Amino acid sequence: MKRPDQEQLSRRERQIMDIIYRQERATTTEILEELPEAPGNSTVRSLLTILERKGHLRHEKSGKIFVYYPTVPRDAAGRTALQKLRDNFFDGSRDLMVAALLDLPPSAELSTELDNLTEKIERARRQSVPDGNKGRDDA
Amino acid sequence: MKRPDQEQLSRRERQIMDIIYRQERATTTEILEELPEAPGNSTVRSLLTILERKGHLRHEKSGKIFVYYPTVPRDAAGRTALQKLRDNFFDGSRDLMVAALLDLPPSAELSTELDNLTEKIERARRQSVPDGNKGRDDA
DNA sequence: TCACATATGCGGAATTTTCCGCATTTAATT
DNA sequence: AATTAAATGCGGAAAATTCCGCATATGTGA
Repeated sequence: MKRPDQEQLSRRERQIMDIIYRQERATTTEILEELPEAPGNSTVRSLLTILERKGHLRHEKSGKIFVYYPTVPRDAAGRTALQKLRDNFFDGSRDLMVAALLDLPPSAELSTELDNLTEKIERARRQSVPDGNKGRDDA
Repeated sequence: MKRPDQEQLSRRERQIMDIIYRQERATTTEILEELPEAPGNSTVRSLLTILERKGHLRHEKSGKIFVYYPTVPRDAAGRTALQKLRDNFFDGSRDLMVAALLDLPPSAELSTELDNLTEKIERARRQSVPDGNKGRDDA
């Protein structure tokens, strides 16, 4: 089993992986349409083949066309990306990162969402203070 | 004014930018030490010069050595990266993203952090419940 | 079934990235 | 001031990426 190394992706490869993760799965044509400064059709297929050989993608046939999907599932990849972002831009602090996240324009989100979030935090709080003896506790 | 286009970075360029954002500023030697499969010293300097020409970096002299720093400040770059991650892996939902974030191993974080977080959410809630209208209020 | 339209496989060329050696400059040290 | 150690500037070669055209395969509809 190969372990796809995100760090090694070339520019085009990365652009393609981004598209595929955004859509979960995609065909050559779909990718072609999403690619910035789109190259020719053959070019995209070349890249896809390369990505498959390197172990980043797989494909299955749907009729006579190929549908590509990532070998590393979306949530796992997202987790990894999250950690990297945290380490690079937020000094490894979840807190700083969440704060920045909440400062982003809310796009089309509802207050319900924030309620769910509060709940989530409740749970996280209980969970991350398991024995209370590690390190120091604040009052 | 050039606007550095993150999407265009080559692999090495990206690796270097990552290091510089992680450290805020860095010298040739520091970068050399952090780079995976480190190349020669001249190579790193070449890349740095290129990044500077492309408008991603600037440098200033400290003694006789150059110290490089990003033209786009860390928080702005972090914000952009955050959005991209959100769109690619979390269907554009802040909620999903924060949830995933809170599921990450807590490393060395304290409950204080979660308290601050709760506060932050309070504020976010007030701000992002614009009844039925656009969520945009500017000063 | 046969022709047609569309998708894939292949091989190699153009471009970009990646890399380094050597000459020159700089600043501290003796 | 001369010496020296270490940093920068430059030019170009090696390697990887990026790209595409043409040939072949595949599924569809008449």
